[in-house]
Amino acid sequence: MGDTGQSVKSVRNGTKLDRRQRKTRAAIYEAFESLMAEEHYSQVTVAQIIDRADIGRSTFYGHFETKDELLDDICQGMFDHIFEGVNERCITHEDLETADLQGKLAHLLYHLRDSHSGICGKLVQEGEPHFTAYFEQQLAVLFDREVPGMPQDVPADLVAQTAVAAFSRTVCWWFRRAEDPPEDIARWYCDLLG
Amino acid sequence: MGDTGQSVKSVRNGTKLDRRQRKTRAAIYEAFESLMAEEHYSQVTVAQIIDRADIGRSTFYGHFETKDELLDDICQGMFDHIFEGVNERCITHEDLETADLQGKLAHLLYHLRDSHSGICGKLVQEGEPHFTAYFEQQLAVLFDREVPGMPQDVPADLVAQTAVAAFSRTVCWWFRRAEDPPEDIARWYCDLLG
DNA sequence: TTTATTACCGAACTATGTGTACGTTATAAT
DNA sequence: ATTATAACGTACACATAGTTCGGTAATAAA
Repeated sequence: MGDTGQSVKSVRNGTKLDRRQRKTRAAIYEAFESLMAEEHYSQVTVAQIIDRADIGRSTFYGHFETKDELLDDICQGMFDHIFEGVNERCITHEDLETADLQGKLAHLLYHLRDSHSGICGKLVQEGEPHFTAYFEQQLAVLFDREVPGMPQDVPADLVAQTAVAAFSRTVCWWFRRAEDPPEDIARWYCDLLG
Repeated sequence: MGDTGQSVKSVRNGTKLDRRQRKTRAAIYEAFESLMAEEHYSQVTVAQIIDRADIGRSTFYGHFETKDELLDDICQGMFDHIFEGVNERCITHEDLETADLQGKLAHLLYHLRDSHSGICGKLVQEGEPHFTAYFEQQLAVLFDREVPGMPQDVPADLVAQTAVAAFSRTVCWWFRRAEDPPEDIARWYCDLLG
């Protein structure tokens, strides 16, 4: 809370970062991701991050107020990138109109598997709240456009919620085996929807 | 870990509890549930429980090693009771054979809503791991017997997982509105399955 | 190259929460 | 009444989070 006059501003203002800041942030990201490869998010401590990134304690807190904020930041960057890709692909394939949901999901699955050293796998299995929130929020947008073809007298948002939850769980199931090609997963999921 | 010689044994051995122990446990349960009505599980501290239950610190740790173990204990008792009821009902309605899943789920929903001051609502919305684990494990058993009628070339356990996740999310959605009668929820969910 | 800025360092400090140790007191079982 | 043991409560050891602040050094701008 107490601003000591050295907190890093211009983080998400268009301003370009000082080279030192970029290096620090990179070190933090890398340390965090390497730690996530070893243990659960909830077990990773700020002390570990600082230690592995080899930065001073106050430096970390100058960049992020909490560990959760760091995750938020990473998730935001990651999902911006991932869903941007999905949406681009969506536009180029405009011709196919319907039933392309499957293709988009497959594309999405590739990104989820390969982004940031695969930390998504850990996070989705832990059911980590920040990650889940971002993930499902983005999914909801995607599903809203695509409208999986099964509306009845059931409330629309319930349909959306369950579709998202089912996909989220499908991804979780997939990461535990981690062998099946994304296309299979996407197809199975779409079959599952009805 | 260190046994100081005063930890309460006979917790889940058939042995009957000392009256003092029963009073202590009751106080802990009540304090915990009342705290859960006010904030999230993750924010409830042992200190708060002790304070509200008006017991000594070491007394709490004599009964439970951690806060999580307390929740485990409560979940176990709760689900034993809830699913016992559901299964009883299952037996008496043996005649209906199929399609009675909906009835059972409605029954289950009544219990979830009314048990233990409705702490299930909080826990399912938080996605609290211990609770979720118990809940979905029990659901999996229920769904395994009932086999929601939609197996294709999709792996069976994926079908089960998504069905459970979708139900779990449906319950979560329900608790946020908390007005619809359980029967509606059960019907919608079954419609959603295909 | 000089200068003003500012990020980084790092140790000490506050704050909160967990879990243990142990001597004393109250209560239940016999 | 005697005995066993649960509860009390203070004090302690420890882990982690987050802050403060003076000194140092890298950086960008002139």
